[in-house]
Amino acid sequence: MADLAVESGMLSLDRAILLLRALSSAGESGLRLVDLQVRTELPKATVHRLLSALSRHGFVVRGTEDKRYRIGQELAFLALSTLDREADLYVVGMRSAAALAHETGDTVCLLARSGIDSVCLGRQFGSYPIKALTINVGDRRLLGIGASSVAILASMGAEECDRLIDTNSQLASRLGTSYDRKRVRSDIEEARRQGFAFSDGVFHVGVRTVAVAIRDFRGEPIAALVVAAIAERIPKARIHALAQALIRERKNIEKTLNPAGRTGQLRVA
Amino acid sequence: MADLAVESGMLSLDRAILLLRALSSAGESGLRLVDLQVRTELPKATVHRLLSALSRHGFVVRGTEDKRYRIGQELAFLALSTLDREADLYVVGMRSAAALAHETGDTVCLLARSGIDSVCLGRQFGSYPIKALTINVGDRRLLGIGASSVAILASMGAEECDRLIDTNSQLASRLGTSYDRKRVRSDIEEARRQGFAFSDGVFHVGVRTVAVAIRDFRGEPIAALVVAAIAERIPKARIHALAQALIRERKNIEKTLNPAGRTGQLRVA
DNA sequence: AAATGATGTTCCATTAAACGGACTTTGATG
DNA sequence: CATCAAAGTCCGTTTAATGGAACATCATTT
Repeated sequence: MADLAVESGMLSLDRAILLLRALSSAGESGLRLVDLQVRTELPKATVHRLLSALSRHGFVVRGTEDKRYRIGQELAFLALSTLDREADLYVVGMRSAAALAHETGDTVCLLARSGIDSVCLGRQFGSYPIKALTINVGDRRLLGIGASSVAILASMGAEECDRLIDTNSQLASRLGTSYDRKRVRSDIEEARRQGFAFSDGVFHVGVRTVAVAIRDFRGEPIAALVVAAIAERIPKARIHALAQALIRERKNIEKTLNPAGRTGQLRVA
Repeated sequence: MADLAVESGMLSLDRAILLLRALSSAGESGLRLVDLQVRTELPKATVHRLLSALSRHGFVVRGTEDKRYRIGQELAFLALSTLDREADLYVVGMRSAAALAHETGDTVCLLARSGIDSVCLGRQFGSYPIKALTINVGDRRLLGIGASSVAILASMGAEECDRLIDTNSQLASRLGTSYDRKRVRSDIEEARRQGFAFSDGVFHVGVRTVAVAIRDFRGEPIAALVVAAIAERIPKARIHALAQALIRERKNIEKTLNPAGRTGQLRVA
């Protein structure tokens, strides 16, 4: 995680953002000072100082009873205006997600890449009565875990992909969570061959998902669309059809997002 | 605006946030470097340096054609998880807004206080076919302009209220927009007397609004609910009824938001 | 096209401000 | 109430942000 902070200047800001990222991953449950220390590998005093500053502005709040730190509402207040921007990923992607949910009858999520992980931007449910709820809006997953983030890794440059796998497996081991590099790498291989990612029971046994990455005009992955359902709903025979539908919507989104003309050669899925 | 930056340490972070606030107020249209210079009263080089750092993290982006700075999507990604938190202002407040929209047939907005201005968190439309669209989700207004922000000012401590009016009128004059201190003060007086705020044609002629502030357990205003409709829909006779409905919902929200027991004495509206 | 003015970017010596190791306080637990 | 872990504070050191000024770029005018 430390190596996420990049080139030149404004170190304190980089660190503040590092903290915000960590807090965001933790979501509702929040984190203690020590937890942030471990995650960011920053000295205690520094973490504390930064958190105080962030609190002053409402970017971070402390629970009234459990004194854990969480992301504060001010962040959302500043960001609200961007969520509505027509022509932005959120609006365009959610339209596709809705179409897919309607068409397939299953749960469809839109994820965005954000640093070393992916965030769930939104969900749409289809008509099938048993819904697969693998992820909530705002939840973050280290890239590499789950079909959508495998799809994202699979369509980025090899160097960056490797770097991320390294960073994330280190972070995971620091946190005591599992992150099997071999497994991740083979999943990525598979996704590259197929043109889409497939997973079976990664988060919850009995849940299968199919995902494709969405790329910007340079071919770099910025997001993913994923369909999720109970295993019985996604037999071998259906995978291909789902992937086709996803790829179709991916095309729609990329066309809308990338101003005409700039559609540079896209890296092969 | 300069005097918004407060006590002790982490100056660069304070400044970065100052920039984010300014950019957020500008919304879709974005701002140029100079504009930010004027708004924040920071030296050019500093603004530039901070913007570069913020861009690196996706907190700020520059338009591809017009090279204006805007809030980036990363901010929203980090904040997403907070918008869904049951028991947070957004969720609770929007429920009330929906109820009011249904009941009154008019447009109802939920605003939150954020520093020197108020942000529109969300809107709900009633059934009446002519909708008053005075504000969009994410839009910011300097406190003092419009019924909702008058309601907020009216229910805060006199010292803070005065400070804000000063800050905001200075900022407004720096930007060449209008901010009539006398008018604001008399609106506030009126709101204090009545227990709610009323405005007629402030943003758009022919639109009237009624608003109440929502307070935290200490009695400090943190948000506002406002009903808006064309003037004909809100004759003198109806104002009181609307205010009553708003006050009822305010009570609901405050009860839900403030953990039982801590309901300290609320300042009089 | 050259000139003008305004905006954006880079440099670098100065100095304030962030840093973090060590110490103190708080509070939970047996 | 003794113990330990987590949270918070202090303060001398040094690094990293600062901002004035020089430079570059872009748009507009004559």
